[in-house]
Amino acid sequence: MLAKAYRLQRNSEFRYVYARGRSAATPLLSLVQVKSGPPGCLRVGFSVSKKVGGAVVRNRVKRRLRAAFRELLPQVTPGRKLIFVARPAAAEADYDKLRRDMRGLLRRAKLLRPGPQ
RNA sequence: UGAGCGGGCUGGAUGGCUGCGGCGGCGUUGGCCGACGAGGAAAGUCCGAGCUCCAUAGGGCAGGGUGCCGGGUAAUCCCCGGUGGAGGCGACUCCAAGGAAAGUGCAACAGAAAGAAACCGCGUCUGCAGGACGUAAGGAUGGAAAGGCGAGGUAAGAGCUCACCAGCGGCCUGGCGACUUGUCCGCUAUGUAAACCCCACCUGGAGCAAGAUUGCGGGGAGAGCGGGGCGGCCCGUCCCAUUCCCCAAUAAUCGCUUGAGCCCUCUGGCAACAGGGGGCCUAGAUAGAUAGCCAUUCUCGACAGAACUCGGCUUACAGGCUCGACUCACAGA
RNA sequence: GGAGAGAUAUCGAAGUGGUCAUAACGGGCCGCACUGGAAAUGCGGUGUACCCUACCGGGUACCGCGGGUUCGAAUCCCGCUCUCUCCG
Repeated sequence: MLAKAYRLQRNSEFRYVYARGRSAATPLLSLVQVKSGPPGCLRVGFSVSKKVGGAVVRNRVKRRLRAAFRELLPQVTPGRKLIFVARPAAAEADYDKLRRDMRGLLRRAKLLRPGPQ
């Protein structure tokens, strides 16, 4: 999991990112991101709608996404607010697939700095 | 041995590293340690309550709900025990099961006629291509045709009379009661109340996004015999008048978890349940906590995630365990 | 989390106990007419599944799904499924 400091906390923050952000997508996920806040600050949120599945499925997807992001966190450029939106196919995907897609999206957004794997 | 019936329980396990949530303790900016951390349905939101605000929630009407009887409960449309009906060889299961003799409506098509019926037929009279009267035994229609069947009776017929049977009402017997027994008396009334309705009982409205407190901001009305609240109407009643009303996806804190609670046991009761004694504290988030990786193991894991809290109902569910002085069939003693 | 509304043909919809869905009415689509060609207009047709039939054609079922009440249900009652709206 992620510490609270790294999470988007308010509905208003989510709305800000959706309004101002730029998006990219894979079949499993889409990423909306915007440059915001002080340089060292990094905030991320996860959105899983009812189209993905029931409460149990949505909780599982969200937990996997948070775990994957925690693994990638040291490599991510700070100074951004990010939202990962799960698409319906994410319900069937395992942890490795979700992490691979997340890494790909971050690289396309040029937010992944080279570092130790 | 096989096939069933009715309950009850369970819903992968163990360990390591890295993490999450609130709580407690220690530190006192950042941390460290500790125990705890989703369900039997957490679901649907179908009932009933607590709680909060609207008046300390009051009367009438309307509207809504319930509907065999008795009991249980904080309460219920729930539960238990009985009555009646339906199904099953049986254990047992299922049933919105008051009133159609208070009144009204509806019953398409067909049929003469759908409730106090005359089309054909049958009989009598008239004296005739027909008409009048009587008649519900027969035909035909329909889901349903005026209780069934036999005998007497008659012009022909008819509960008109009688026997048996069926139903309804009364009386008697038993039962707190639903209801029931009867060799008694009277009657023959169509169906529909998940049509209006009648009867009995219950029912004010909204919902934790309720609501309370604190703080920031915006807009409007203003000397009004009126305005506002009690979201159907009337009554009744309360509040306001130098303040009142409205808007805001503005924020924080509270509401927020100890409760008709759970476990064991005794007593009363057929039971639901009640009472006494002892023990226990068991999520409380607010973009919303259980995850990631690894190892071992088994029968390879169903439906599924708390959001104010309880009691029920309904629906979903892989498999496993268990109880019964439960049933049937076959075989043996 | 809470409160409410709806589901009828390809689409929008009417029908609220019979005869009666001729699935009305409107849009769309197809064909014909008009035109040099089109638009507009007019006329006709147009649901799905199963069954019968050599052909023409005909029958039955389907009003989101499953039960119930009733002689009879798209309509009344109960239980599900899905969709949409509102409440800070």
